[in-house]
Amino acid sequence: MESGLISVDRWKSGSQAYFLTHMHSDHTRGLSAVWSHAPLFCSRTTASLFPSRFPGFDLSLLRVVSLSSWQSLSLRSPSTGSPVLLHFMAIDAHHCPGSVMFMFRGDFGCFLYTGDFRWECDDAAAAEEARTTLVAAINDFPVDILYLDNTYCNPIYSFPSRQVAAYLIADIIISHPSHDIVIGVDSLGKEDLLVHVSRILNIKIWVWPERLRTMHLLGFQDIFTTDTSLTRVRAVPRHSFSIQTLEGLNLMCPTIGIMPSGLPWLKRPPFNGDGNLSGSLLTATTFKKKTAAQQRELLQGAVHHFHHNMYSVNYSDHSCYEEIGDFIKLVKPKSMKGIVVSSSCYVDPLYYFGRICGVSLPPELLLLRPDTTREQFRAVRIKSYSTKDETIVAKKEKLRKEDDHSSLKTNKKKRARIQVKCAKIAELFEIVPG
DNA sequence: GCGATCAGCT
DNA sequence: CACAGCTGATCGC
Repeated sequence: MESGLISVDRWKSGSQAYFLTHMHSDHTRGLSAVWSHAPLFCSRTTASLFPSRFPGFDLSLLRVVSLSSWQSLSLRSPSTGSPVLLHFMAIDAHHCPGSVMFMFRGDFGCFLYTGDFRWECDDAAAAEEARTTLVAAINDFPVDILYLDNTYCNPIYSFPSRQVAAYLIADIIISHPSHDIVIGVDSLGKEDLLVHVSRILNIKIWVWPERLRTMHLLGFQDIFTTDTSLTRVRAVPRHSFSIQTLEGLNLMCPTIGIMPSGLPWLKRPPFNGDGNLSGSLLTATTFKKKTAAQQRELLQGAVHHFHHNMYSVNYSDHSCYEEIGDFIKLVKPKSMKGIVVSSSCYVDPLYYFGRICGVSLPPELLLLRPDTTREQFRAVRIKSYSTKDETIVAKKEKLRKEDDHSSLKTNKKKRARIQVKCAKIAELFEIVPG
C-alpha cells in the first residue's frame, strides 16, 4: 500500500486515517491530548479509555469500529490524486480489553495487521467469533501480507493458557490462607486473571483508585474495591513492588507477592517442588487435555518460587510459538512480516513459518532488524550451524576483541550476548529451518 | 516551563 | 533474559 494513506499504531502526521489496535503506551507513543491529524479508528472499549488517558483529547476524531464487520473509507492517493477505496474490519485480538487486529482490503491487496494478540482465549464464544470471522474473510479474499505479533515467535517460548495460569495463581493464594496477597499488574490488562481469582476465592480484589476507574469503564462494577478492609488480595502497580517492598510489607503483615508474567522462560532453575501448592484447582479443560508428562512440564515451567514470599507465574497476553503457528496455518498468508522489532530475540516469522507461505529464509538471512549491528549479525550467523562459519565467527570475535575499546554501548553487547544464547538454545532444540 | 525522548529499572 | 510502563535526566522550543 502506498504511504500517506493510513497508519496503524503510528501517530506522525501524513496519513489520512489512523488505526489504534489497543491502549498500551508502547502503541500510543506520539499520541497526545493535542493530537489531531485525522480520524482515529479503534474499538469501542479503546475509545472509552481516551478521556482518562488523554484528558482534553478531541473525541470527535474518534471513529468506533465494531468487531467482525466490514466498513469502508474513501481516501485519496497522495501521488496520483485518484480515489482509493479502503475496506477494513476489526477482529478481537484477545490481548487486553479493547484490543483488535485490523484487516485491510482494497485494489492494493489484503493485509492483516494483528497488533499484539493472543490467539488462545478462555472465552469460548469470543474465540469462536474471532475464528469464524477470520476464516470467512480469508475464504473471500486471501491475505497478501500478514503483519504479525512475533514477540514469542521462537520454539523456546512455550507457556500455558491464561486460564491455567489463573488456576495456578489461585492455588498459590489458597495455599497461603492467612497471608495478604499482592499481584503486580499494569494500567490495562490481566483483568480476566483478577476476575478468575475473585470468582474462585469468592472475594473482592483491591485496586488503586485510578485502576478502579478503569475497571468501571471496562464494565467491571462489583468485583473490585479500593477498600483494603474488604479483602486480603490486592492488585498493585507492577512497578511499585519488588522484593524490597514485599519485605517491607512483611514487617507489618505476612504477605505473598505474585508476578503474573514469568521471569526466565528460557533457562530456569528446576521447580523446587513447593509442597505448599496443592495443584487441586487445575481442572481447566485446556490443561486436562495434556498428558501427565505435559502437565508436569507446564507446571515446572510456569511457577517460579524465586523468593520465600514471591512467586512468578507465566501469564502472557501474547501468543506462544505454538499459537502463532496455528494462527499462520489458519490465515495462510502469501507473505508475512514481524511487527515486533525491539525484542532482543527478534526472529523473522518467515524463519520458522515461511514454508506455510511458500517462502523461507536461509539461516544466513535471519537478520534481526534493518539497523542490525555487526555484533548482532555475527551472533545470528551462529545459527547456520556450519563449522566453517563457527571458525569465522571465532576469528572475527578475536579480531573484534583486539580493536574493541568498549566503543559499543553496554546494552548492545548485552543484546548480542542474548542473541548468542538464543542461537545456542535453538541448536539444542535441533531446530532446522526451511 | 513544558512536552517529547531516552536511559534505566523492574 | 520478556513485556509494559514508570521515573528521572536531557533536549529542544
